[in-house]
Amino acid sequence: MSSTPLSRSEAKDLTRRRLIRAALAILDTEGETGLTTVKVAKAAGIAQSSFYVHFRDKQDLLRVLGDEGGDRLRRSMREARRRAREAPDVTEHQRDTFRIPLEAICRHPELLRILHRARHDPSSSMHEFAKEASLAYRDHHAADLAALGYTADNERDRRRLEMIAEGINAATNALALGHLEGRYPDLEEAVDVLVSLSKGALRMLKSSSAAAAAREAGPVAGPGR
Amino acid sequence: MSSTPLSRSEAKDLTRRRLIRAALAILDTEGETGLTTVKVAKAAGIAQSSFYVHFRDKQDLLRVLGDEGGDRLRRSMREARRRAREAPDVTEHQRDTFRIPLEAICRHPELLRILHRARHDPSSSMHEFAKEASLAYRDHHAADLAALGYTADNERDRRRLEMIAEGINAATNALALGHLEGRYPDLEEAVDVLVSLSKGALRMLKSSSAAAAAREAGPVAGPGR
DNA sequence: TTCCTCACCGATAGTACTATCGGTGAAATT
DNA sequence: AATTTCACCGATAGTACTATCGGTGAGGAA
Repeated sequence: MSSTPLSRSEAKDLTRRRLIRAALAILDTEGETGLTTVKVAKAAGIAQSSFYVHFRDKQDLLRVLGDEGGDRLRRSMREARRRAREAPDVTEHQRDTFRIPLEAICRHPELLRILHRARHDPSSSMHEFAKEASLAYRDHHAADLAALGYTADNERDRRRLEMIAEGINAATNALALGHLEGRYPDLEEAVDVLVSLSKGALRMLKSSSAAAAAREAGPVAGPGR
Repeated sequence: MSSTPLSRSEAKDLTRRRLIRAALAILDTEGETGLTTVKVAKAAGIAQSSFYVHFRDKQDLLRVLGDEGGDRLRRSMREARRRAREAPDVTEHQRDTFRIPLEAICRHPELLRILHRARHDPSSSMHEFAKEASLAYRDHHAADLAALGYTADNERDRRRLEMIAEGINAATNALALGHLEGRYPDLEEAVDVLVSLSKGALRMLKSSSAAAAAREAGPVAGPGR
């Protein structure tokens, strides 16, 4: 039945994967407090002491988890850009800009939850990493917004664009979690809300650097869906 | 110098206060993982075993902390409503609606951080409490927004109003923390951003229940500051 | 003054977790 | 076939924390 022609290194890598997967699950359900080598090893089906074959110590595991999360995040951001570019028109492109992150969160909510917690927990081993990731994502989104036609060409507007991006990110996360908790069953409604939030904010930018924005005509002032 | 005519119960209450204050500080700087009876007692200047004179166990302390936080939150919400009502005009009223929570967060950022962490940590003793507080705050803000003239009279609009309120809350928290971390030095700019976000969102509501909104004339369509 | 109360103390039993160590057998190498 | 490598194991030393217990002395009631 089960063909098991696994080389030694393949088997080791498999166990390592199992450990990482188990760690993520425990981190999600029980938090960093509940993450112990005992539980991780047991969930991965090996002895507690064998944990140290794969990781120098617990800290090392957290570091690896952070790296993996970072990779996944970066890949997800690139993917989102790529897909949004394929949208048939500006309105749909704009909706994609918000829909894609929402869907990404819903696909792997545990990553967001873990990162989110670490972001606000100075004692977390992943605290610094989570802060950087959060900033990177803000800048990514700021670039997206800028790509929608709202270039900020002075310091003040640039900072406002960053604030808008950070605010919209926070709202995106909140709505995605609300969706997962069953409060907002329809994800498209969340997209509606995010689009409308950003429209208001970008209108402010537009009016403050009216000349530049006017040249872009009406990509945002277009009709709602 | 120091008059010390403290009755026994007064002294006990003082120690209890010191314990709670110490616990909050530790929770903020080291997270729930770092909160131990040893540290709390030491920081409050008593023996570890004396901790149990004031609290049944560690869980009990967390519960009390949650209750205190809830009280403070409710008081803060009432206070915010009261102050916002005193605003000279509609525009300033609107700005107050966003400025007051921002200032409240900046005054006691540790409370938000603690609540925020617990909100996303299922293992936290304050998880359920934090969820309820977050919902209560969303509804409070939704009521504020409704008071600005955007009554939602059908199920769909009501849900959208809730989503907007939750999104704006999230953005408010994010911007307040960004301010505290030094990224956004000017709190008024944060108010600008929040006002503009909400303007966009409420415009959506307005257009979807145009008849009701039209009656309210233009409290939101007014000029920016 | 006498007696009681109780907030606080030090010591400690019990528990949970981390990390190390020597041993084992199967895979890989020779 | 002989030898080496190494992923995994059980046992355990060491550490940190929780919660209990009996004792003590100053506040407060009689």
